[in-house]
Amino acid sequence: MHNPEHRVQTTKKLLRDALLTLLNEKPLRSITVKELCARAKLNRGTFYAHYRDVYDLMEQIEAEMKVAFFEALEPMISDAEPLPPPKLTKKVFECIETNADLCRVAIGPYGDREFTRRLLRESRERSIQSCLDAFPNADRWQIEAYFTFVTGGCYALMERWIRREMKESSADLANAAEKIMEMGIAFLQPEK
Amino acid sequence: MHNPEHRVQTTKKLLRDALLTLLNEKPLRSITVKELCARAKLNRGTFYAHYRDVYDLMEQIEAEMKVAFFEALEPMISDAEPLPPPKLTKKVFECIETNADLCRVAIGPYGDREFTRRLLRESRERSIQSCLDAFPNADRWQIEAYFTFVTGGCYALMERWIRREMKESSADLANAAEKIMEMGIAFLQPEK
DNA sequence: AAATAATCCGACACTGTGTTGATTTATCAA
DNA sequence: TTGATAAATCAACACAGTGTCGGATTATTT
Repeated sequence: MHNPEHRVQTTKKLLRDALLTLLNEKPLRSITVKELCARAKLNRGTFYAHYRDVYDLMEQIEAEMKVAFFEALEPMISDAEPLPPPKLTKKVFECIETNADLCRVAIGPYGDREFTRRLLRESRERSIQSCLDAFPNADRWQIEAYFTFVTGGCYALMERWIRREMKESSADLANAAEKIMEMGIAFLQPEK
Repeated sequence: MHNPEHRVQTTKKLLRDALLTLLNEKPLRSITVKELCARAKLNRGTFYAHYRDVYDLMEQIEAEMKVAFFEALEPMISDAEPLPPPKLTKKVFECIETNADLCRVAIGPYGDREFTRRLLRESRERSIQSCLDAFPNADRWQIEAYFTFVTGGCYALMERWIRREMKESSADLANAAEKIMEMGIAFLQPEK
């Protein structure tokens, strides 16, 4: 029943865990392979049998998280009919809410910058496209500027939300984001 | 008239420039002191006379940039009339324009993610504070949400601008940012 | 021209790297 | 249980870069 692969998975997990605990004590740049193996109680040569260096190990950890995240997000964006932006905002914030732990890592200090950037880019381009379809005569530069601004704003809102332990509901956040997108500074006027 | 300090400033500048050019080729973590000094045509011992390691040098570069950044902003923030925040954006985008090389590195693939994040955070908190001072009765949550969104949006706009070789003037960008902040989606209506 | 201080230079011990070959240990299948 | 297979161990290696000397050289100021 057991597979020889099981053994290497065990040592990989040891290395992963050792790295994650070390990351609570010092930045990645000052973690050595030697130290990591001492913590994991593994031979240094064993490390090199699986990874090139500590950054390689870190990248693989991130890659695993990425897969899990996209798996969670996939059912939302692969719907037959593209969601209108307001709906999409709600869905995205809901998705963040249900995958809170993953997002916390992705956004954290050692998260992959390219990962969040790609997500952002995809939502931005999608919004730009649907807006261009709806208003073919509009100024392209303006549209691009607007959605660049707006998706960046949503991201910032989302990051703050996650950082602050998600006290509010995802609907609250989506609501605020939509209103700001729609009316700008007037969002702050009480008589809404 | 000349003072001995002039000499050390020259070598520091050589090291700064060498690091910035190297950052266009590889991430900070794989830049060695040896390589850096070869690029700067300086003796390795000279480097250690001024910095602890490459990260120390990078931190000092970032610190200088931060000082310059907020120096440019300070007169606007400390003005009697802190609002509307859009006034700030002109100064910010001008500051980016004059420090284009630094910004390009900071935002590029090998830039320090935490650096831009810290800058962003500080501008956000300052804006929130000055707005709270101006309108003590306003809803704190709404203000925080609005400025989080808006600073994130400006950052996204700025990043796109830099990525696209800064074809537009800083005034154009600041204008667009201001309008979006002020009126939201109405920014897209042609009859302005 | 003399004094001062920054830079250069060679050398040093040291730490971690990445790889090797031989050995031991764990896992699985017969 | 035993034998085959693959993974982990271990010691050893050359090698890169580090950080720090003391002393020579160079540039700047007075």
